[in-house]
Amino acid sequence: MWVATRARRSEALSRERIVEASVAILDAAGEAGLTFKALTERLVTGPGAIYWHVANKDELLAAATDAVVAAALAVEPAGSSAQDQVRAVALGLFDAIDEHPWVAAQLSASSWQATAPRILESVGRRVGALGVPQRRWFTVTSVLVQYILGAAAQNAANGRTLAPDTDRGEFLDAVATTWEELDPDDYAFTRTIADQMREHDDREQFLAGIDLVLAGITAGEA
Amino acid sequence: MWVATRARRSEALSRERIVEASVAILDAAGEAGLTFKALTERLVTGPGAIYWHVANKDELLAAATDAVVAAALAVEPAGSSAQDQVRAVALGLFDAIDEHPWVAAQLSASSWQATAPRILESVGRRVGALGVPQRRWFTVTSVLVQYILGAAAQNAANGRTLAPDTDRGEFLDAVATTWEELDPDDYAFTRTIADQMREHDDREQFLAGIDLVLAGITAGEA
DNA sequence: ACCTGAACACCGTTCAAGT
DNA sequence: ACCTGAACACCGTTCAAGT
Repeated sequence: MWVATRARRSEALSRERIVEASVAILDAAGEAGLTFKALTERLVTGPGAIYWHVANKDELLAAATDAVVAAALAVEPAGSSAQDQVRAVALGLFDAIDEHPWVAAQLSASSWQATAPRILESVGRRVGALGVPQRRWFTVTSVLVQYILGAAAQNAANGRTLAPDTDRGEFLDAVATTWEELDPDDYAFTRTIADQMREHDDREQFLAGIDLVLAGITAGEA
Repeated sequence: MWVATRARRSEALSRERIVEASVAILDAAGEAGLTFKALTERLVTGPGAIYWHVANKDELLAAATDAVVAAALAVEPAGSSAQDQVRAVALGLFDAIDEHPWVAAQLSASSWQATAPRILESVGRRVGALGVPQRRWFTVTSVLVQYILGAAAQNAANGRTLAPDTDRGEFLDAVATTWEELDPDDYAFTRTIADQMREHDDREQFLAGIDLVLAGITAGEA
C-alpha cells in the first residue's frame, strides 16, 4: 500500500515520462491532439512542470520522433546478405512510420537534424557491405534514405487521410474511380494506372522501390 | 481617378486572390506565419470575408500547395529523350519545393490527394515513353514520385533549418564537424561520410538519385 | 531543484448584422 | 451574394509563488 501507492499514483516527472506520454497521445490523437492540456491531464500536473523538463513543444515533438526512430532501428535486422539487411532496415522504418504516422511530418521538419545520423548509420553500414566504393557512400546512402523516408511519409499520409473505420478496399476503389473520371485529355496516364492502384499493396510496392534502387546501385551507374 | 482607384484599392476578393496572398505569406514567413490576421491585413478585410470563399485553413494550405505544384508542372520540360524529360520534371518539382519549402510538409499531408494526379500524370507519361511495360507503370511511377518528393522534402527541411543569413558552407561544415565528433563505436559509418557531406551539392545529389532509379528501371529488375 | 496554476497574448472559427 | 468585425473557445508559454 505504501511504496506501491506512491509509485503507481505519480512516478516523479521526468523527460522520459513526458516523451512517453507524448508518443501515446500522438498515436491516439495525432499531431493536433498533442496539447499541453492533454499532456498535463495525462501526467496530472500543470504546464509549468512540463516546461521545467522541456524547452517547448517543438523540442517535445523532436524527442518523440527520435524515440520512435531509435526503437525501430534498435531491432537487429535478420537476413544474411547486405541486400536483405537493407530491405529489413528499410521495412523497419516503413512500419514504424506507418504505426506512428505523425513521425512522417516531423522527419521532414527541423527535428531531422538530430535523428539523421541514426538513420544514415544504420542504412550506410549495409551500403558499405554492398560493395559500393567508398567515394559513393554518401550519395548512395542519401538516396536510399530519401527514398525510404519519402515513401514512408506518403504512405503514412495516405493512412491518416482515412477515417479510422473505413475499409481499405473501398477507399482505394473510391480513389481509383476518381482517377478514372478525370479529363482524358489532361490525365490519360493516370486513368490508365487507376486499376493498378486499386489492387496494389503498399508494403510490396515499397519493397519494389527498394529493389529498384538496389538494382540501380548494382548496375553501377550514377 | 475613378475606376482606377477602385481597381487599385481593393480588387474584389476572390478565392484566387486569397490563395495568391497565402502563397506570398507562406514564402515570406513560413507555415507559422500564415494566420488569418496576416491574411486579413494583407487583403484589407475581416476573417469572415475569407471564410466566405474558403472552408478553413487546411483547405487554404491545400489550395496554395496545388497552385505551386501546378505552376511547376506547367513548364514544358526541355530534353528529347524520355530520361532527360524525367530529369527535367523531377528537377522542376525539386526547385519549386526548394523555393516554397512549406510545400514539402503539405505534400505529405492530406492535401496530397488533390495534387497527386497532377504529379503522377506528368512523371508517368515519361515512364511510358521510357519503354516500361504497362503492367509496371504504376509501381515504377510511384517509386519515382516518392523519391522525388521525399528528396525534395528533406532538402527543403534542411534549408528551413538554416537562419536566412547563414553561409551554406559554414553550415555544412558545422554539421560535418558534429558528425565527426559522434561516438566512433556507434557511428563509424556516419563519421566516414562526414567529409563527403561537407562538399556535396544538393541538386547534383538529387539528380544522382534520379539516375540511380532510372538505372534500376533500365536494368529491368523488380 | 522541482512543481503549481493563474495569467497573457494569440489563434482559428462563428455569426448576427450590414450592404 | 458578399462582406464586417466583435465574440468564443482554445492554445503555447510565462512567471510569481510555493515546497
